[in-house]
Parts: sequence; structure tokens; C-alpha cells
Amino acid sequence: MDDRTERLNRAFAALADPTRRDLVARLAVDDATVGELAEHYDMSLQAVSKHLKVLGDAGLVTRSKEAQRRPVHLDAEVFDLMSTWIERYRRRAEERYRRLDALLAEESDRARPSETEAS
Amino acid sequence: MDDRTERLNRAFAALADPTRRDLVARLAVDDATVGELAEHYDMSLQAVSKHLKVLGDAGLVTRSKEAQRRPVHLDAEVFDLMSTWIERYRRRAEERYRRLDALLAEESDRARPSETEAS
DNA sequence: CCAATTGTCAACCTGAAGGTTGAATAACGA
DNA sequence: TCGTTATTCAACCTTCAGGTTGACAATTGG
Repeated sequence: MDDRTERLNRAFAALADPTRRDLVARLAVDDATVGELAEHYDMSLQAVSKHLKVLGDAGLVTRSKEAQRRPVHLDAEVFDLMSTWIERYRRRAEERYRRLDALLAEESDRARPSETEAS
Repeated sequence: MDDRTERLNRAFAALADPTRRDLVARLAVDDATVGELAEHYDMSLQAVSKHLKVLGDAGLVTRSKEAQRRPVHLDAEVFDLMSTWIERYRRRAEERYRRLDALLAEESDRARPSETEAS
């Protein structure tokens, strides 16, 4: 399996969990420490730490030990990858929908014979 | 958990599997039957059927029993939902990145005293 | 109407996901 | 240096995801 595929696997899997999506939402507002984040959830700090590891392995989040606070922050790159994938198929699905629409219109034209009908 | 949350759970989870993303890619080209799709994978037809059920439950795919062939086709709506979610945080992550950039520039300005520095 | 083809259901297995608790580690302040 | 605080590691449990095979259901063709 190529690298791109595995990155998409991890990224989509990471965001399939509502707690992790919520973590992303919080980190979009401001960087925060594990402890700070954990306060908002009804689960152990260790569990939150695990969730952050999953987000980290997926490349959605980076940890900087540099500063004295705020070690976790969002990283945009993988969002790009997912966005590209989804947009591609969203566009195609919509296209196909429009084409189906056109086809159905054509069909109902054929039901009531029309002068534009070829051979 | 609200409906939107559960739909996102299912949608992201559905696309976390590479076989299912591949099914989506194929269905973006043309509708197909379970059997036709299954030929391309090294797994049982039942397994593919299950994957399609997951995609269906996630609302990414619809099945029409009407016609004699091509029963599975893509549905764009849930793609919209995911796209909106991702774009939102992609944008914020990028914003925060730019702001960090600016902050670092400011910091290095402060290191070498500059005339634009206030107070 | 019968048979063949096509798809789903059911039971089962294995491994991984998400949670727990308790111990280990690392960095900081006094 | 020593204790505190913050975080991760390790072992364990339970549930679920993804695959298998075999039996069943339904639809189409002759």
C-alpha cells in the first residue's frame, strides 16, 4: 500500500471519532496541553493522551516541547490531502447526478414522442 | 449525540478503509452491481457486499433495485457534510500557521531591535 | 415452473480500538 | 537534589470491524 493510501487511512480513521473531532475543534481555537484538553471530557487523562497520539500519528496534530506551555497544535497539511480526495469524488457524484437528471428528462421526452428525436 | 455527529462518525469511518475508498472511486466512474465490483478485489463477494452496506449506512451510496443492472450509485450529499467540516478546520489550521509565522517574525525582530517596535 | 444466477443473512474467528488503572518517566521550582 | 506536576507506558478488558464459509432468498431466463 502506498504512503498516500496509508496516510488517508489514518486521517479518516482519526476523524471518525467524535472526541477526536472535538479535540481538533478546540485546537483550532488555540493550542493547549493534554491536561487542559482533558478537563473537558468525561474520561481519564490517559485516554485523551491516546486520542492525541492517534491524531499525531495521522499527522493532524504536532507537539512542540519547546515552550513552557501549549504543546499541541493543529497541522494543515493532511487536511489538504483529505480535502482533495473528498472534493474529487464530491464533484463527480454531483456530475453524475446532473447527468442522471438529464437522462431522465430525455427518457420522459421519449415517452411523449418529440420532433427532436433522431432516427 | 446529535444526528450530524453520528453521520460524520459513519462517513469518516466508512472512508477510513482503502477498499471502500476504491469502491467509491469506481462508482464515480459508473454505477455497478455487487458482482461486478467484487471481481476487482481479492476477497469474497460477501465481504464486498458488507463494504457496500457500510457505505450505504453512511449515506455515501444508494441502491436502486428498479433497473435490471447497475444497482449501486454514488450520492453527493454526505460528501458535502464532510467537505464542510474539513474545510472549516483546514482554513483555521492555515490561519493559525500564518499567525505563528508572523509571531516568529516579530520575535526575531525583537531580538534585533527595530525602529517599528512600539512602546 | 424450474433452475440458475445474484445478493444477503448468520455464525464464527481474529485483531484492533477505545477505555480503565497503576507504575514509570521527565521536566521544574524551591 | 528532591518532590511535584505533567505525561506517557504497560497490562488488561470489552466491544466492534473486517474477513471467512455455508445456508437462504429473490429475481431472471428458458
